[in-house]
Amino acid sequence: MSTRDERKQQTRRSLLNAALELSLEGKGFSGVGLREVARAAGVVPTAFYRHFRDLDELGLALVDDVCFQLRRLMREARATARALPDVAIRDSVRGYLGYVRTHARAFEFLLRERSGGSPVLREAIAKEIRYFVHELTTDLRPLEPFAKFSASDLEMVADLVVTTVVSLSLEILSLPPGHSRLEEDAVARGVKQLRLIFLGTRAWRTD
Amino acid sequence: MSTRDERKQQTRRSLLNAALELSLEGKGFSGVGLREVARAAGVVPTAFYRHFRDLDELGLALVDDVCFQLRRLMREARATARALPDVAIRDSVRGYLGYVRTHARAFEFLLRERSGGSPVLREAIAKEIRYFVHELTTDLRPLEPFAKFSASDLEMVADLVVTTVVSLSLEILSLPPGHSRLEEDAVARGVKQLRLIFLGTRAWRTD
DNA sequence: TGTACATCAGTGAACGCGCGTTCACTGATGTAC
DNA sequence: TGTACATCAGTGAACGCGCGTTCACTGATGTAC
Repeated sequence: MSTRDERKQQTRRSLLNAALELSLEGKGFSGVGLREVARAAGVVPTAFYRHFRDLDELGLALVDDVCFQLRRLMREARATARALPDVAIRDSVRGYLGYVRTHARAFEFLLRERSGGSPVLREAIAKEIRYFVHELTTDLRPLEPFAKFSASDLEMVADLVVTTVVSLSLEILSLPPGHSRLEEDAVARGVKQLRLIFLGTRAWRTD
Repeated sequence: MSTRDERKQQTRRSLLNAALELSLEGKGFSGVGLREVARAAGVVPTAFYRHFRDLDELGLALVDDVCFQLRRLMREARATARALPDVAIRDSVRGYLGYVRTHARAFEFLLRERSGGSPVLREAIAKEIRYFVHELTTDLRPLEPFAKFSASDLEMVADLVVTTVVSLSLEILSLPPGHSRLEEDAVARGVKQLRLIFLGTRAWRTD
């Protein structure tokens, strides 16, 4: 790649980062302005148009970026799960939440914009979550109690698990960092909830 | 109440309704402007200040209003539940969702602003949800499998139930009205999820 | 390798617009006598 | 009951500000010969 292209990509990244940062510290993504983003990226407002048609286009790029990272995490997590199939729920949850903490800004963005102001972003994020539910479906299928589950019952379980994990993630991210006691409590509760769900699946009679 | 006071209350209501409407059709509550609200309420911008110091104060009043209605629903629901303790999960969920549909705008507002732009509203709504979880705790306590539950395990269950119901409500509200097939599917899934949870509680061994 | 021209990321001035807030006001309603 | 004054919800003009977008531009990098 030529020098000029490299620099262009750097500016693009600055714009994306600035928009992410501003949408988290302020009123959400729909509250950030084009001039504001350009200013934070160290560039004149009109330079914005060399990269994105408007803020919605930048927002979609941001969702793509963040979800791309997230999908990679999921793939890795599944690989280790295949290698060590007996990892307990608690360890999986802790591993996942570690990732959430180290990519806190990305997750916070996704979870807040999920029901945020821009319908375009909302739909894009809803689609990603549906994708994760589907992935989880194929992960759960080979496990013990799910062989006898109908497809829709399996999806019902996957949806419940994702909802529970999303809710836990939101709570973890809303806690001020350093309050490890509160965080421990929330994690313990989430782990219990997942255990309860799996207890339920063992007693489930699919119709 | 005097004529003047009555008229003032009418204008106040117009401002609240206008803000609710605009925040739903646009970019969320933090995307609505003072002039916009005044215009939609049929009043000059400066008249706004006769009722609220700023938009945050109006937002809090809106949350209070909506939650007040919601609490009344809960109280009624509990009364009928005490009268007919054997109402099945399916009927409870249908009853609840009927209420959600008839108060769609209020619920949509609460659920969207729950992770919306204004930290003040977010905190107020989080507090309300915590209150509902607590109420549910005392409702569940006398039921069969929960006598042996520790306080924290019971709260864990109540939290899971509320999370599941909130998630179902969000999905129902995001469906275009009239798509009763999609809605039936979502309701059926939610009912199954709650059944699964209660199956889990019967197998639960509290520590 | 050196030169002449093309590309194009980023610049800076300018525009019209809606915003939140201030201020002095109006005139219907309320109150005291 | 009638009059004189007080209250105060809503008015309308004015302000300074940051916004998104347009336009012609600059000058470093890329390309063709």
